[in-house]
Amino acid sequence: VPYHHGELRAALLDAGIALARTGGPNAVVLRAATRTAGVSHNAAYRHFEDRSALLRAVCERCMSELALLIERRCDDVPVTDSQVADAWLRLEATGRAYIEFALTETGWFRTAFAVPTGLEYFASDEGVGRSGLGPYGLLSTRLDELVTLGALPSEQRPGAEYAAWSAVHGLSSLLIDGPLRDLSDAERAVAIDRVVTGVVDGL
Amino acid sequence: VPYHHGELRAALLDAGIALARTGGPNAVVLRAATRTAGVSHNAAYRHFEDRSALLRAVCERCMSELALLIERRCDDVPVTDSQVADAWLRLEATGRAYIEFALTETGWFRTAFAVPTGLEYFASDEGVGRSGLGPYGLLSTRLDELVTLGALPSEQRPGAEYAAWSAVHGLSSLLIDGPLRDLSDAERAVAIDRVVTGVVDGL
DNA sequence: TGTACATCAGTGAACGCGCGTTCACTGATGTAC
DNA sequence: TGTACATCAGTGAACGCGCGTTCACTGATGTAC
Repeated sequence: VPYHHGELRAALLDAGIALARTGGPNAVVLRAATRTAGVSHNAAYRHFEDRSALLRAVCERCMSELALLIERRCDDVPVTDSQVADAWLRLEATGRAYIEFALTETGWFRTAFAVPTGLEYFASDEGVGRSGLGPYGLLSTRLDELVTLGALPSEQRPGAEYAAWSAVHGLSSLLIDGPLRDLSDAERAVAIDRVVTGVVDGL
Repeated sequence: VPYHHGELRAALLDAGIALARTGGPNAVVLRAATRTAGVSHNAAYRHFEDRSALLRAVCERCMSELALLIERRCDDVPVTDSQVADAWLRLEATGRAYIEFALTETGWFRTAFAVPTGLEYFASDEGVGRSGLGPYGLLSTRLDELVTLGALPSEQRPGAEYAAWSAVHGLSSLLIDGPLRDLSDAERAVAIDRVVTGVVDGL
């Protein structure tokens, strides 16, 4: 065991991400991260100013994971000869991926939204996926695409992100933390379908 | 100062509600509640089994406050000779009241959703307003109304609560805790309009 | 090639926080006879 | 009308928790000469 760890910052970050995955933002505990890194607890202060600095870094990675899943699910949408239909399907896939992430990576989802940050942060974070876009940027891309194809009237475009984002984010919250947490699988599927189609019909 | 307080349970509840109003669920601290009630800290255990029991009671009241605001805003919608138009306006008022509550009574809003409870709880809680319905019950009432009037096709009815509720809940979350917290007043108004009209168009 | 020294990255002990909760207790109240 | 006693509602001291953070420190590394 060498005295100098060498990759301690990365190790602490990974530990923090693992903690967040299981227990959400509150589980990102400085001392726990140093424990799993096999290092004394205040060695962390060489690499992060604060516990909150560690949490912020973890939060960024959680947001990146969300963006990655969205990208992957959009890529899975098969390309047909109808560009318009494809664009709608990609929008739908974006929303479904968002909800899927909340349901399957609940800890990460909660952590991603635990840190006070403005909108610019969600629009893009460098190095995420191929596009370098965050979840918000990916959604905007989908909507722009629809406008470009003439599928979405441009007077409908302003604020369209708000409507789409609110719907999937709200459903996610209600399903994981809120009053809808006890829904059966079937009921949950109905709810998801209803919300996603509601978004599309609302545009 | 009498030895027996007499109304201690009510006093602790009121104190808890005041704490929640300012600081959300985490601010509902047993010792703080007893302090403002002017009583030793463990006197609370005569009236609540736990801190969580107190929090649960506070949560119920927060939910009632939300229901009350919704009812009030619906009552404010003027009655015209078009029953259908009125019903749509009441639905819209319901959604706007929900968001208004989140923005103006943020602490209460957060507290209302802080305690794990199932759906049945939101549907009705006895003694709230005239109708005795919770927020979810009020929303259902509005949607049933539209179906009865023939304004909403009954095949659209199942799961319609999910779509409407998710949208306003999601926007509320994003505005108070999330990435939309820094929106200007004008942008916020646009977002609210867009979400509310999106819900209506989606039905 | 050596040596002196600044610098960086880790260690270990300690503090304070504020709370929730428990224990053994005392003061007030109501009721049976 | 008094008295004995159960019961209820409060008190006060104490514990443990686990953490974030700070302090003074030591071991390793790199660089100037």
